[in-house]
Amino acid sequence: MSATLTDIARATRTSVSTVSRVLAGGAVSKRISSRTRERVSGAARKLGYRPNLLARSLRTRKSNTVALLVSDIANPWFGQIASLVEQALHREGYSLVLCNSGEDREREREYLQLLPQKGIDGLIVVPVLHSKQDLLRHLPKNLPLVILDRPIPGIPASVCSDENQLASSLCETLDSAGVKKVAVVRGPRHISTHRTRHKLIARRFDIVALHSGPAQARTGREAFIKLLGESEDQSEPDAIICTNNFLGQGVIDSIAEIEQPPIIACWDEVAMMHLSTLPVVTVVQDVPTLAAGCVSQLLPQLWGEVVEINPIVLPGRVITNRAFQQRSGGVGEGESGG
Amino acid sequence: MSATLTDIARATRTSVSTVSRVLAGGAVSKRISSRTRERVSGAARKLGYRPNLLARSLRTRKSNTVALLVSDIANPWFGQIASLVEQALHREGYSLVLCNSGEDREREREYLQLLPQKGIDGLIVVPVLHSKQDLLRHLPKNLPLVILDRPIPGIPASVCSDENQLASSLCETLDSAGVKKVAVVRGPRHISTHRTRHKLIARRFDIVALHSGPAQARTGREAFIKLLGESEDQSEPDAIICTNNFLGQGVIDSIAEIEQPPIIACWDEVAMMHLSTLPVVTVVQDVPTLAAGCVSQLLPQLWGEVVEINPIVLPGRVITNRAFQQRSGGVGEGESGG
DNA sequence: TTGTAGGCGTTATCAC
DNA sequence: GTGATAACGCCTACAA
Repeated sequence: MSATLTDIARATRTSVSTVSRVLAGGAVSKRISSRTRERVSGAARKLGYRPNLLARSLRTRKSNTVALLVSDIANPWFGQIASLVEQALHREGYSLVLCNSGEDREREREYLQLLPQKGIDGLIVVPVLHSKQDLLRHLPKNLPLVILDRPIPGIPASVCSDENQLASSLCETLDSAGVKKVAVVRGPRHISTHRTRHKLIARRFDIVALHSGPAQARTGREAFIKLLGESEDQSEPDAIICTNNFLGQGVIDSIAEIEQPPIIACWDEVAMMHLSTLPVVTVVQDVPTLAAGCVSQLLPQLWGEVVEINPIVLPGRVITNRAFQQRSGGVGEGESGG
Repeated sequence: MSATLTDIARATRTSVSTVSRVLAGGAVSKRISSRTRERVSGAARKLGYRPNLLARSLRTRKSNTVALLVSDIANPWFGQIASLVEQALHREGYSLVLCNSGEDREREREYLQLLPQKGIDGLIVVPVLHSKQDLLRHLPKNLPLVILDRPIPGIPASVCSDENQLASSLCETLDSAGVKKVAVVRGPRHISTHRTRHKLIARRFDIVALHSGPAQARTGREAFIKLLGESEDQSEPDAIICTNNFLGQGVIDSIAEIEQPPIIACWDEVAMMHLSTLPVVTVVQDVPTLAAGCVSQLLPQLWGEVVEINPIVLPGRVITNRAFQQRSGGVGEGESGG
């Protein structure tokens, strides 16, 4: 279809080597007489030459491409991350391909196999699989790899938020608002994030109700309905804690009007929470720094530098809305650092 | 690194062609004696053979990969689309790579060049560039192509919402709520969506104020502040119309408490709008059908079928929240079809 | 049923 | 300075 080196060589009565050297640019091209150099690059332009990157990568074993495999691209949180990672890598001359496992182990395995076969130089992954072994099984031994958001024991190149700190901050805020009994709405058992958060909540509060399901708004709505049915006066929760923003959104959506609504607490940004008349408190992660962290851990690996790589673990911060501040008696105005 | 056909051939004392045939599976592999077949596939398994897809694609000129180039992956709308497209293509045996131009013409051009060079079989693009010529300039002549969301004159394979219908539905709803004068908050001039929507609004209402900027919440906030400053009593708008959800979100965010707030109207889903005490009306697109449409237009092209392809243009529907319904006197309860 | 050989478009190593 | 020539790993006629 497109013109090849051979075409240009024929057109200029030179050889593919010469053409290749000219088009390579830089030092190598300087060693070619400026006359033929111009003839060649002229012909290349005229024929609309585009290098075949498959052939090049096959030969050089480099693609200047990094893959980001996320667990759910429909979640705006990952969209933000992806956007930032893309920009950062672009500045370094790499292009990014984004793939989506949809929280499906099997799809993740497929991409884990497929991507290296397609010749990527490095991989950033938000894993659905938990174990180092499961993950690495499908990957070439030396592929530069960074784990994002869901650290895996034994893999040092990873970037995530400090779940302990996030949970503590959130729980402390709830504590000082007088919360004792809570209901928990959590995502699936097989996602470590949700497991961890649930566990950390359990350490601090009396869990009087629990609902779990896919980490989507639907689950939040179901949870609230179920809660209503179950609630007996003596065990009514002071707060409903959700292990991510989708769940929180669902719960908030369902609450029409209650005389004394519980506090809604959750992880990650909730759109327009400060408009809500419900008391809402969230603990948010530092997305830009997470994205930058990924890239900073990946680049040295790509460059073949042998530097020691340690996990990056970032603090988050608590955000409350006005209704919450009023409820909790002015403690933790607006944003309280973590 | 990984084992190759040659390695397996050596290990089994056969030739690469035999190995290739066995591993190809299907009809070709049946023509190999079951004895060598098992020897070969056994060795392949033992050596952990993974076909080099670069080499294969170079040879076969097929990659079973489709690219989706979106204009802003940080926008959840595109995340949803991407997720649905990915699933649909996966069912058909294609894998999807997602790239992000970030609403940047130059980045779009780069990817438009790069992706075909990497050997994709087809491309779905949400273009930042407007003209057919600009777009096709960088693409191989026969690359299967579908335009998503921002149709381009002269390219028949495209899927988008019916902007006229969306605008009409929205305007009619506003009309029957008694809206006469409006303020408009719109995205950048170079994005056709925003241009078109602005134009359609102008036909129906008296625009007393206008603000434009990047299609992000920030712009919505700026707009509201600017509006406050400018507003003189006699020219106060009855509604603020935003040309997408981010802008709308920004405006809503900024409005603390006003005695008689204007109606907020915008395109696309706004999170938790029905919690808001502000009157909000939106017109939303049919995302799943848009995604399915893309795929249905792409597949026949990938299969080399010569079918006539016509643009797919989908209706949207209006959604209002309770505050809006009260304001407009019970007209258009909940969702009114379009 | 199986092997040999050529080529996909590059880059890299020799020679001249 | 420039040109053959050999890979990279795979597929596929064409032979045998």
